[in-house]
Amino acid sequence: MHDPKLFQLLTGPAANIRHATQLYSYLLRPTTANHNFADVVMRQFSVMLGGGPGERADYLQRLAPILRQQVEEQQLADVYEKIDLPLAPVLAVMERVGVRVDPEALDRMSHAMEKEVRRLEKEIWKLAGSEFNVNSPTQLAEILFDKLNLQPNARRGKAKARSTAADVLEELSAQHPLPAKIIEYREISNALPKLIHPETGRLHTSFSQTGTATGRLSSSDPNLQNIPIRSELGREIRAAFVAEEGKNLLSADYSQIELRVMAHFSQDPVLVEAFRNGEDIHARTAQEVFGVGPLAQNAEHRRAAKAINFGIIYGLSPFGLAQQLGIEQKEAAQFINAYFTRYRGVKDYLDKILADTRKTGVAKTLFGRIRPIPEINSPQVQLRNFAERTALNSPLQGTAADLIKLAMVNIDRRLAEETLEAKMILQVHDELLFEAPTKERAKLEKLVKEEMEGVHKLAVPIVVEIGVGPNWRDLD
DNA sequence: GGCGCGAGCCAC
DNA sequence: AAACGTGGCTCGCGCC
Ligand SMILES: Nc1nc2c(ncn2[C@H]2C[C@H](O)[C@@H](COP(=O)(O)OP(=O)(O)OP(=O)(O)O)O2)c(=O)[nH]1
Ligand SMILES: [Mn+2]
Ligand SMILES: [Mn+2]
Repeated sequence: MHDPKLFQLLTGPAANIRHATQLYSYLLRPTTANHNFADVVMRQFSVMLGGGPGERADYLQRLAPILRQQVEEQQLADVYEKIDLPLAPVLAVMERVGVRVDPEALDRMSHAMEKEVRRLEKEIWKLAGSEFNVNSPTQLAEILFDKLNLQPNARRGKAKARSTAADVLEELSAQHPLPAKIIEYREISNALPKLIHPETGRLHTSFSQTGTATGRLSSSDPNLQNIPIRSELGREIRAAFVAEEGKNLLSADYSQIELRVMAHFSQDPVLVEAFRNGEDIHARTAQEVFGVGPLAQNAEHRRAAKAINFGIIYGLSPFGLAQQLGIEQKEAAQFINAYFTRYRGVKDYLDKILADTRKTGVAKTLFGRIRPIPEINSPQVQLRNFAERTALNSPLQGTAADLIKLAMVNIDRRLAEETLEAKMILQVHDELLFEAPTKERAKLEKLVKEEMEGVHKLAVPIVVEIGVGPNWRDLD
């Protein structure tokens, strides 16, 4: 067959699948956008598929052994057999089960927020001195930079000279009250729930298993991997994702996952020791950058520190860090220096990754998943720089993806074996969301923690944080 | 009505 | 000169 998830959705469980050519194709070329049967056939045989079922079957017969051999040659058979293929039916079931939403709550919010957006729009028009489409960056730029003659900081590149992005508006708000209103307008209009709720009261996403270059999943129609969590307003939307009566939502999220993978790969003694001692690197960075101790830190501090930690290990420049923190480039450069002085092994590892990837042209995860990065040897500076940062990120992001996929397969099996009613309903890159009868809480918590933390032994402990509650916002 | 693109912004 | 990575969605805009 070609697409095992689709097969499961249409036909139900199938035992003994050998060839899933869609997954073969993806494992061989994860950076290719399309893995439709017709596209794969086109790439392999340079023919347009006519559409007849006989022709399809015929090409499938020819295609499968060819791709299979390539998969074996590239040592991808293990990832295929142990991770991606068994995951497909698990994803199909998750899609079919869906997640319950509270339609009234969403409607209430929609109405209230639309009203507020209308009010802000009028205010904005008044401050601007004319009516215009606030949603149009082009029109907004004319108002800000031509009509009101506001001056953006000169240090921006010329390509984005007339950007109206939030951080620019923030700077401009010193000169005029309008930019702040725009920010507020966008905050609300962005949070406006656009989720359509069906009669069943459950929302069904579609997980793509072949949609990312690193091995992560993606979610669409609707995307349930980017439900707001940062702003108070956005969190209202998250609260509309609820458990059925008599049930709980249980969320299990890996702690500092890619940093732990980094510790494993790099063997950096400071990082390894930190994790063995149960330390929180995100909190530590928050402490250093914002000068707030762990107890005084809020979610925003830690979130910002997260972006700094991952930014630095994935090639963030002094320019970028200065931008993120609103500090001088010199100070940012010193911070990055100090960072790699402390985690010297991380720096060495990153250098080695670059050298390796230049040699092989391929990034590889712990489990052998590959991502070709030929641009790393490009003579074009910009292309090469991008490729280098990609090479730094892919093995870590990809390994984290492999770990949770494997855990999902194992959890799915155990839920069946131990006949729990609990259902796995969402995956958000390093988080799994379950819906389960309140009675199953303790059992499920133990099972999930065991399987996620024990999925594979690393040089540092893998830790999972679990939250349980009536909706996706209020968990403890 | 739909496609493709860039800007902007949500999440991990 | 460029200047963390991985995604998807909405919108405006130009176009067919
Ligand atoms: N490059 C990059 N990767 C990120 C960023 N945010 C999240 N990630 C990746 C790395 C994280 O380990 C992984 C999971 O995200 P989480 O929000 O769960 O953060 P993390 O697990 O590191 O910390 P946690 O202990 O769960 O709060 O996704 C980012 O801003 N840049
Ligand atoms: Mn996490
Ligand atoms: Mn997470």
